[in-house]
Amino acid sequence: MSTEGPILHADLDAFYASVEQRDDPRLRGRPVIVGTGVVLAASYEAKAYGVRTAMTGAHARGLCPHAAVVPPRMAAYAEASKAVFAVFRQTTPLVEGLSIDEAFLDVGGLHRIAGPPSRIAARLRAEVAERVGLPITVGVARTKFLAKVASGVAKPDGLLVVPPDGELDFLHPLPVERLWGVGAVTARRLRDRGITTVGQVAALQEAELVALLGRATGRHLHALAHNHDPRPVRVGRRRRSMGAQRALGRRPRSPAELDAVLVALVDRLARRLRAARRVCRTVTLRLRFADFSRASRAHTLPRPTADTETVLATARELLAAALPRITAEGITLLGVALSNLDDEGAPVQLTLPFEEQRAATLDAALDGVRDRFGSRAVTRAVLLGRDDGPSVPLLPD
DNA sequence: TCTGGGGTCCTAGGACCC
DNA sequence: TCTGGGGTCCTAGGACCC
Repeated sequence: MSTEGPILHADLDAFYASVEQRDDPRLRGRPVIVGTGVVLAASYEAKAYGVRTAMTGAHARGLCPHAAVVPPRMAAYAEASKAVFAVFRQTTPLVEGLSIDEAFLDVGGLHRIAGPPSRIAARLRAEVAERVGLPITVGVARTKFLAKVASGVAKPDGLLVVPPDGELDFLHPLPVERLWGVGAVTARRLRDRGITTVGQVAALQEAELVALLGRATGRHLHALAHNHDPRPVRVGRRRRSMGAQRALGRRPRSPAELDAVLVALVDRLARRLRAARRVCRTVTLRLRFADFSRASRAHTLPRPTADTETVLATARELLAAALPRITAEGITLLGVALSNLDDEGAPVQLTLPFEEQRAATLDAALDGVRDRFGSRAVTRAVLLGRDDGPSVPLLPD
């Protein structure tokens, strides 16, 4: 099947808030804020008052005092997401999910069966509305990047097709913030140089952008501004990490309190890991201090695990090592992330009994010596090892 | 009004290997 | 006598996304 596009980017509008409005008719047409402490989602009626995701609840209520504030219902959102993705996969098997509420669909090769991409997109929107009862915006273009930009421009409850012969006319007048991967830092750096539109970015040399923004971002932006985005839709991407964290406020925390938080986080995470039938090798402790600066401390285990006690012991060691800094700087957030994930049943690396492993490692070490210094050196090295013990450790602890 | 919780990818330096 | 260079893994930090 083709991966040449066209590509649809389908993005549910104000997802959590729309689910709440769907399930409670009294909320329809009204400003709705999901989340009490902090805004997880705001309906478009609330956004009109300046309410934004990630604002504190207090700030949001100040902007929009008559908004309905509802606690999140994650199970309902997960179910709605599942139903929407079923519609996606009925449209085409080439679906790349980006998050709970958006995905790329490669509809290349469907033209003869399903009509032009604009019709496929219109039907997708109608089916999501009919079957799941939620508004969704779809951007259509030759590439993933352009489709994503198009849906952003078309929101809410919209459909926008970027024709192949009108790509740069569409792209160049847009503000740089519309580009995928341009956040606050990059936008400010560009604006400081008087660059506000994609067209102005396109006028710069790649080397200039790299000098201004770093290699990855500079190259990325140069490619996007010139509309070079060869990335295919990737089906079946696996999760690469799994994390849990908890904000702690500003008051001081005793080591015992922190340990209790850590235990709860690890317990929850390890359960999730096992439920997903995955194992991890790296445990990362995430810290945020009173000044909201951040730090992380990681340890990689020799063997993969999904065992709560193993993860907890590792996390505890990392926390203990970080306690001096926590005491000095104060802590406002504690988190744990598990990465280096693999499938539970994945073939485990051959684990030999210690002596065999030692022998195998010794062999490898000696092969290396031979490579570097010739076979005569090996004899001398081994004899040295026998007489005095190895002068450098041949095995990790 | 002090700032959630869940992710992805990139970079850079050091260790280690060949 | 003195010196090389590429590749991978790990850790820490940072930007970005929803």
